[in-house]
Amino acid sequence: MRKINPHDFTVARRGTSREINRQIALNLVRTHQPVSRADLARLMNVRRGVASLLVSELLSENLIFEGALGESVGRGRRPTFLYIDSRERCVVGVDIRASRTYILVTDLVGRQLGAVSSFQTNRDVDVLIHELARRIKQILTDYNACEGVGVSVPGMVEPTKGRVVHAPTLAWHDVNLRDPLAAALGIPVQIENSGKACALAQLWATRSDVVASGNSVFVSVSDGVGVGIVVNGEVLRGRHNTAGEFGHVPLSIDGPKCSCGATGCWEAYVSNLATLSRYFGRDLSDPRPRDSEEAAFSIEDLIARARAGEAKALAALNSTARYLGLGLASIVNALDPARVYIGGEITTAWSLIEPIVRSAVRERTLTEFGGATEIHVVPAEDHPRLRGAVALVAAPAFAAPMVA
Amino acid sequence: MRKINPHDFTVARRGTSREINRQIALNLVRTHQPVSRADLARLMNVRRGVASLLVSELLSENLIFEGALGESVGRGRRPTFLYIDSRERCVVGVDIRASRTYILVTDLVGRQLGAVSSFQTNRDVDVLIHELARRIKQILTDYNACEGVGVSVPGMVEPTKGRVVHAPTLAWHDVNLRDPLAAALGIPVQIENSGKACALAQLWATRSDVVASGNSVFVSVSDGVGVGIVVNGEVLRGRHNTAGEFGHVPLSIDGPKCSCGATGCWEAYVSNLATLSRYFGRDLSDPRPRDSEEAAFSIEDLIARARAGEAKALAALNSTARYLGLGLASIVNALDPARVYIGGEITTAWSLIEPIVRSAVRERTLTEFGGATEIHVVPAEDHPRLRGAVALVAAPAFAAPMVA
DNA sequence: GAGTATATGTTCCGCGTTTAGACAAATTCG
DNA sequence: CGAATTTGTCTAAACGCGGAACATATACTC
Repeated sequence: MRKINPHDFTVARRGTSREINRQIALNLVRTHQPVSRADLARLMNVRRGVASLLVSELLSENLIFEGALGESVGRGRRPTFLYIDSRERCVVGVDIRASRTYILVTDLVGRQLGAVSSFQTNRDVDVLIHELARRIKQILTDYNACEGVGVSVPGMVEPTKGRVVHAPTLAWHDVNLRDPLAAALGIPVQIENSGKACALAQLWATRSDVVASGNSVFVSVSDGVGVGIVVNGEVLRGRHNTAGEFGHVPLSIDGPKCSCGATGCWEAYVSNLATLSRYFGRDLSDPRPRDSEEAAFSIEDLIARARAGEAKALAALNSTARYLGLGLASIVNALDPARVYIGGEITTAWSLIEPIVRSAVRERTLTEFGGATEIHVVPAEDHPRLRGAVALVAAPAFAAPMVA
Repeated sequence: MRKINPHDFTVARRGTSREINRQIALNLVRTHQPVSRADLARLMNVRRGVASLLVSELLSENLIFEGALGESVGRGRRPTFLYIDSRERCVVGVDIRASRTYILVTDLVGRQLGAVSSFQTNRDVDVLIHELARRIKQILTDYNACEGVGVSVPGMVEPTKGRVVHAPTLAWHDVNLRDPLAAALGIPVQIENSGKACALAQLWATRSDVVASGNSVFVSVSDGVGVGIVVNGEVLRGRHNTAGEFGHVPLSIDGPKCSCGATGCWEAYVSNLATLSRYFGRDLSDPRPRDSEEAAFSIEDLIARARAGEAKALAALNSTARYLGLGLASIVNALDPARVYIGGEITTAWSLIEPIVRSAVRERTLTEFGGATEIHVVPAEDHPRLRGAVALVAAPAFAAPMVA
């Protein structure tokens, strides 16, 4: 039961029905390909004539193409199979992180085309944009038309204005990232916060359609904790584009100091830095410089030691697992999502920590159902941030039209 | 950018455009009445002919009616004003609470018709349904056709099945409340969780249209803490109808024991019971029976003493205010709503506690914008739960059609 | 191999809805 | 009283779904 906003609505025009059905047909081709006109008509519960017209419109726009004839099951004319036309067109995804920046090229449905490349992130925006443009141009010489570039940024972003409002790890404040990059490339650019990009990636992943019905949440655990929320098949933005900051919901308001200035944030318990601090027996906010050994020691090293059976590493990891679960319980209680995705380096230790996470979730969730909420691990190889960045460009063509 | 769920979509039919525009027109009449056909055409940016047809359809369904002619501003024919037809039809709202049950009759747009009546809640469901039916029948003798009864229940509800899954304060488990009541009354009945009902009430309140655009959150502080979340003009349900349980998101996982079994829940810091416990210097979970004086002492009494300047009462209240703000900060960080509504007895002390709440919110919110999130107090006289219960019945006629 | 049954894809017409414009009715101003 | 203006209705055109007929293609049967 959705309320119509009487100050911002969309009237149905003569072509609105067609627009809606066209998008539905396009999405059905995407998820059910190979699929025939007759299949579409059955799926949509319309006559074949209507499906035929929708298809011919999509064909004329080169969004889909006719492939080989399918094998007829019984007798009768063989169907002509339809496919999303992802030939000849590509999308570039960029993931800017504090240390390195990653680039990936995919087709229109997000299928990986080349290898992921990366380079060291220069925190000077102008330099970074210049280098990014150079590398993307270089890569695109191997491909035909590029539909656009999507960029995932670790910080607060205003996608409509193309600005990075605040990215602490990069020391960026109110920077226009989109327009200079678009100008340098001559291709449209979209930018988005990395947590929301991850959520987008799962939402638009070709396989998972569970997510489009219920809500889902993506929790990304790395140096910080980023969260993206999907409600009704849409990423939750919030009034100021900051929705999803569950990382700074407290576990204990008297807990360890967090980078945000407050104390006891979830992030201060479960981020990689928090886990490492716990391992070294120091406070997260300890200002003393780490010695070179400590500084070079990464969360991957810690996980390796834990896997090798080192008690101290295992203990640090188990604590993180428990806190991770307690925080996930908050998300489950607050949003009751159909599914929670988890990404970040911690996922490589999932087999070690899963039982602890699960029992911690159950410990603080209100209902049995909540405690049993699906938790899906998204491995680093899936590159959720890059996939999400790609979705920024690739998804709008498949999105539902605005109506009512 | 909303994803179309390829396994659950709504195809546009021949009448879909009309359906959409009809609902838009109806909503415009609701919010802009008195309004003419020509006004509607201008507001909707369609021809007067279309507006005329939409209006005649709404007229034939008795959803709107033609009132007197309006005064023409300049020269030209005088417009015939249109109004929502709320004559002759009423809606009943019921608010079941642990101690008392309240009943309110309104017209179709939620305008109060009679006085609020109430009686003591009997926890035996059958007895309660019987008494409720008797009283509603009695009240309805004064009114014409009743469109339906909406019921707000303090607990977990499955609205589609009409069942109360779990209501701890009433000791109800998996009780069908809707069907027996509907059978006894011969009128359709809708039930909903009280937190979500409060959110609904604000969403559908005739005045506020801010809410329909951004997200909003209703926080109801009484014996427990209930939260209702509105996203995209729709109340967030979640996978198992339990979305919005921010009351059990922790402030400190080692904090006081909460009724839910966990420790340190926000509710255990800010509920009326928590405030009273703090005042009496006991633990919330203290099993010792209170003496009669303590048992009779309510939160209203405490607030009265605080207003009178009693230091102990003021201290208890101030602590609650601070914790209230800290928890609100979590909601702001998690959802970044355009507005937060607060209801419950605590609102009568708002002038005392507002500065403390506000500064606590700012203390833990990530951005300046977040810290400045609008907080609206909803006084008890507005009966948000009853209004929400009414909206359960009255709102569907105005809701946006399902599409795409 | 011819005929029949069946499935696919196209075409045509009916009908509902928006779009555009004309027209009558009502009202004010000169 | 006549011109200008606004409201509300009406008609024809354009567009899209709904339904059915038709051509095409394939497999099975006799």
